[in-house]
Amino acid sequence: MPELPEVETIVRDLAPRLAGSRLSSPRIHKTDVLRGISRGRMLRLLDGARIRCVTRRAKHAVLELDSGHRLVFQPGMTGSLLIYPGRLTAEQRRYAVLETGIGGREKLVYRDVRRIGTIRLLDERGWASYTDRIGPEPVDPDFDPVELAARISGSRQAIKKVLMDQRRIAGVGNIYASEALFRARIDPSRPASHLGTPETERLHRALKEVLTDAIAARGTTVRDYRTGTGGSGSFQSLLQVYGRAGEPCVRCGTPLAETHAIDARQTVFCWRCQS
DNA sequence: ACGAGGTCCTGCGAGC
DNA sequence: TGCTCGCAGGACCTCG
Repeated sequence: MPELPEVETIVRDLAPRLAGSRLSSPRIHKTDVLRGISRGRMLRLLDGARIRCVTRRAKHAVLELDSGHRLVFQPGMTGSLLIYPGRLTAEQRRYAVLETGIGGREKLVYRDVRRIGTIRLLDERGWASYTDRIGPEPVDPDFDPVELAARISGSRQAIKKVLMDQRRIAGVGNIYASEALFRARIDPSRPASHLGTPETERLHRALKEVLTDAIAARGTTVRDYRTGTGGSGSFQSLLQVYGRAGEPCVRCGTPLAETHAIDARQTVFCWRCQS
């Protein structure tokens, strides 16, 4: 499920191959992923547009176009962005949501099985207001413990839910929130405002480390996530709690616990180490 | 202002 | 074996 490290991997894979390409004959097969724009208008604005560069913001892959527009993909649970060498096979076309020529015979395809993901096309102003509503990037060098404290201290919500709130911090989802809290030895259900300075500092370090490690591993493939080259990530073998309910804690051996009480999402944690 | 809960969407695994 | 049901989840919405 693409969170920050997965989208970062996709963008790093695609950026050198897409920069400078011109979009041709775009097609949109499913419209329910579009936000704030009709299929017809999006197709008109994409056809012939040139990609200036490809970047990441939070969990979004952003194609910046010469026109000043940005084509913004949010892969959600099951979305992927892939380049295919020529005509799509039936299997490649299955679940394709958007496809476009990018020069030569190559096709760029956004594929999404469950279509929880979204696609936007924003002009400069639209992008400015969109990105302003998203919190700071946790892998940015400027993101320090003071910044983290400022972003989370105002909420009495469970710290795990707060970490996943994109308005507060960008790019963190269920997997990396769970992993960071385990590394920092913090109970995921603790109210965010109750964290003291030492805990906030541990969480800050854990968050940076887990995201950096996951980027180095090219992300976590549990099921649908694919890198920009169609491969799998490898961080799933390094997960310490996510998806490991009932297995022994790597630190103390206690069977890992599972709850759905936070945000109705599965949360796995060690009740002994994280308290 | 904040928090809780429902909704979208489809594939898959559990259970009968 | 073949069916139904519920779950997975991020973001957004409504309601209290």
